[in-house]
Amino acid sequence: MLQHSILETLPGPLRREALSGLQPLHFEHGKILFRAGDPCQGLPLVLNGSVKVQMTGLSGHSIVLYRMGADEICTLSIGCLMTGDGFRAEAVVEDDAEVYMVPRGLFDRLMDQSADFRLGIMESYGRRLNDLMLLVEEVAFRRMDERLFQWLEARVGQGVITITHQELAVELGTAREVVSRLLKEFERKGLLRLARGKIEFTDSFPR
Amino acid sequence: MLQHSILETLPGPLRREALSGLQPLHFEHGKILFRAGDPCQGLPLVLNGSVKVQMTGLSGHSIVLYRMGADEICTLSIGCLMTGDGFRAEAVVEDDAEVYMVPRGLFDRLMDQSADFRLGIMESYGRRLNDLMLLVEEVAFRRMDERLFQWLEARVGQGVITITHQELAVELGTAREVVSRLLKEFERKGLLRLARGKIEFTDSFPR
DNA sequence: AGCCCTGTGTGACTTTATCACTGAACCTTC
DNA sequence: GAAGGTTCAGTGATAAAGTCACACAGGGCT
Repeated sequence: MLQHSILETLPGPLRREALSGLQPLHFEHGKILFRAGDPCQGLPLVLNGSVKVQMTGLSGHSIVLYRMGADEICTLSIGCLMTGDGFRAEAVVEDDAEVYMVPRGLFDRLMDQSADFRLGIMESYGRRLNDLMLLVEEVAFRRMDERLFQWLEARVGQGVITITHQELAVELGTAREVVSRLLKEFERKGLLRLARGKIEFTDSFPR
Repeated sequence: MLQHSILETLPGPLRREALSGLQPLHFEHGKILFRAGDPCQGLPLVLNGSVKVQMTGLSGHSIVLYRMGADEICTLSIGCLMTGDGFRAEAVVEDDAEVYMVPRGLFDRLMDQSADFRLGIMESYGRRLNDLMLLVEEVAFRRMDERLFQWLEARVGQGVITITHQELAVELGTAREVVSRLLKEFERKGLLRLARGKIEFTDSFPR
């Protein structure tokens, strides 16, 4: 059954009320949950799949800020929900996802009625803030070759990755050419094999 | 009288209860409110003055993440307060500040009892998240000379700024040498005059 | 004066970003 | 399956930013 742990903690009657007002929305790969400037429809609770949140700067460059997986909350939406301001970022579905959209009224009621719900929201906020702080540090001070290597390392289990250099540049917040050159370097060292839109790890890639 | 707008919204009895449990703490310039790794004592409500929050990366470099002024809330503390994890960042007082420290119990009670308090907390969280998102964009994509120029521009009213190049480098998340060279460049263009620990704007600095 | 500490200036070099362009891989459409 | 268009990838040249190493200046102290 579709569930989200922040709803599990609700006392029976409140949970029934919440669930009766929610139906899971299905989003396919590539679908945009929201764009920069969009007003906020409600608080998304991600049930499964994967959604990445990225923003585009004045310069026209984009960078991935963080991703949300199963059982996570799109905390970024709360601010917009409260103030009515539009989003600064956009959310793109990576792996097909199912999402509950908690409307403002229900959100307020849950915040009012359940200490556990509040705790869940606060924890989620804390994690997000932490993610962003670490990202700032990484972008400001870490070398690009290390960051790219780590990104690859985290996905070495998949054997072959399907991604373009441009998309990878957005992941890291750099330019496509930089990614191309670094990947070529890794290929020369025998760590991976490159093909159009694909990266294949060799056996000599450390794991 | 010392006050913070998030407490103003509380209904009379709750406000009296809150204020009776709080006394303003005075922090002087240079005092550290908390360090990386410290456990969280409570939620700081900044009544006046100015506090900067900065973090130090693995590389040993530091960067200022954001600042808090009068009537702001150190939202970063909430995550630590909830999870019991230590801070990732440190908070340094710039202008002498007075601060209420809201302990965990009182915070929980206010969250439980007041929708306005919750709203204030959520808005503060939203602002912080926005600040950090903009910072990521800035660090990732903006040129250092522009960023330094903007930083100076925001302080042109002061006439003379007392700051070392090293401190300015931490503001922008770059290296001291980069700041030195860029400032020298500005000086050559006649925008400012440099002295040990000081930057003086000339009349040709645009304002 | 002599010494020390902190802050600044700068050359040499590496890494990253930007610009401009080439060619390869894939997708249509006929 | 050849022709033409589109998306991806590779690469040289150059500029910006970060790193390393070191010289020297300003100001405080003995």
